[in-house]
This record gives sequence, structure tokens and C-alpha cells, in this order.
Amino acid sequence: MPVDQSQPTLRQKQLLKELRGCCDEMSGQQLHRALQDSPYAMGLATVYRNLRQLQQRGLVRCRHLPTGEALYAPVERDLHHLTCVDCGQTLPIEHCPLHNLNIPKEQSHDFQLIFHTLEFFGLCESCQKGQKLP
Amino acid sequence: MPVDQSQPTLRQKQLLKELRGCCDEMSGQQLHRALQDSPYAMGLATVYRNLRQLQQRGLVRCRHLPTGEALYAPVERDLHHLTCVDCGQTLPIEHCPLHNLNIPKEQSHDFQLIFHTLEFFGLCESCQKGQKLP
DNA sequence: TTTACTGCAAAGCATTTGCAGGGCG
DNA sequence: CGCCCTGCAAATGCTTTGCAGTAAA
Repeated sequence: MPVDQSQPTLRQKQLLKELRGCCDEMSGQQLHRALQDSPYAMGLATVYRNLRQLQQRGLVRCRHLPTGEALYAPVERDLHHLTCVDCGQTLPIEHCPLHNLNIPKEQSHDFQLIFHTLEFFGLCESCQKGQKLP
Repeated sequence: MPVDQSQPTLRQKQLLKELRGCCDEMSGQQLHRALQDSPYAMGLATVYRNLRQLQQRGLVRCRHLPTGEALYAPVERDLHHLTCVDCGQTLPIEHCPLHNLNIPKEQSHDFQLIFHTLEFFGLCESCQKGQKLP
């Protein structure tokens, strides 16, 4: 049986709506804060529990900043990024060079693919100049 | 000026050697433990401090598990992975479909590229069957 | 002596977990 | 009643930072 296709719960729909309303991606903490003042406020634990389920349902994607912080976005938004290994700033790359990329079947290990992340790392312009750690 | 080209320090060389000796990738904690019994033992903080510098020198690459744990490998080893969003197991993918991938200049934001990560996420076979969270 | 690097221990912080309470069939 | 989901607070675990000592230049 594939990804869980049943209806997302109410809370999950609210999270998804918030993510879709945002132009890029949000962390668990941000989502928690963003909903705090709305009628849809929910505890931090609940945010994380549901984000995990949204991922497993194939509705949300996730990547990690160099800090280890996780950022979430709707799966259909295929964003990729450019991150500075020095200062940590991260910029979106539009027009992913790998639209609809797949893995050769021999290597799929029978996984059911949900999404992929493609991230580039390097030094941003100012860190190339500064060249000294912050 | 590009990536810091000066000689890596002694400690950095030791870390690099350890990484090169390993067949896949290692976390900061693993590196710390691995060196513990050798004549090259060093504190955990030192491990992390030098791993960051190795990254900035363009010698080491890094990716994050869904748990947020960071895994390091030599840059020249272009590994990519397949990770289960349910149980978290992660398998290496050989023969990266994107060898020597680059970003179109217009999108490079003048970054000096060091490495990229390409990670696939999905459900592994057993999690597809179980379908219930652990 | 000035600078760079280290160890240790103490934070820091995002995330997870335990557990009791509430909603709903 | 039993199940699922939630909030809260405590615990986890990786990583970073502060600081004083030490080695190098």
C-alpha cells in the first residue's frame, strides 16, 4: 500500500494551508508562532507530530539548514537552495534543473519516492572576501 | 579570493583521514569516538570546530538526517541517499545522476560552489506495509 | 607577548517523549 | 468504555559557546 491516502486531519490541513500561504518554507517553530494568534493555535509538539505525518502522507517536504533546523514546504513547491557554508545565508534557486527527477529502478530499493532535495553549498560573495570566520 | 587554500591544520588532516578511511560518512560524535582511542584523540568541540573549517576549505561535505544529525564525508566522494520518512533508514545511491552538476550562472548569486547534496525521500518497503508509525 | 587553538563544562535550541486530560464513537 | 489526539512540561541529544590554559610564532 502506498503513501497514506486518507484525509489529513483538521490540524494537518491548517498547517498545510499556512505553508501554502507562505512564499517559501517555514520551520516548526515559525509555524507554531504563526498560528499562535489565529483560532488554529496548537502546541509545539502537535505541530511537529503533524508535520511528520504530513511528510509521510506525501504532502510536505522538508530540508535542513546547516544549523540543523528543519524547514518545511508543500511538496508541490519544488524549491532548491544555495547555502553559504560560512555565514549560513540561504537563497532559493528557481527553475530546478532536475524537474521530475527520478532514481533508476535498480537503485530504488523499492522505496516509494515522495520528494527529493537538491541543495548547493558554497561561499557567498561577502564571505569570499571576508575569508575570516565570524 | 576563493576557498581558503592554505594547508589544513594537523587536527583537520586527522579528521579528513578518518573520513577518507570510512566507506560512507560519519557524524561528529562518531568521529569523536573513533579518534578517542587513537593518539589523535580530541575534544568534541574541537571536532565540530574543525569540521566546520574543513567544509569552508571545500574539503568536506555535509548532509543532515531527518533527525537533524549532521553527517560528514570527503567532498570528492559524491554520495547521495534515499531516506525513509517513516523509519528514518537511509541508503546510499551510487552513480549519482547528476555528476558535476552546476547552477546556471544567472542563479549563482556569485557564490563559489563547493558541493551539492541530492537526497531522495520516500517510504521504505517495510514502512509501506506496516503503515503505522513505530 | 601576541595569536591561534584546545579541552572542559556549561549553555542553547530544536525536537521528541511521557503522561494525563478531553473529545468522540 | 476505548481510541485518538492534544497540551504541557520534562527530557534528549547534537552542537555551540565561554573561558582559561597551552602551544606556537
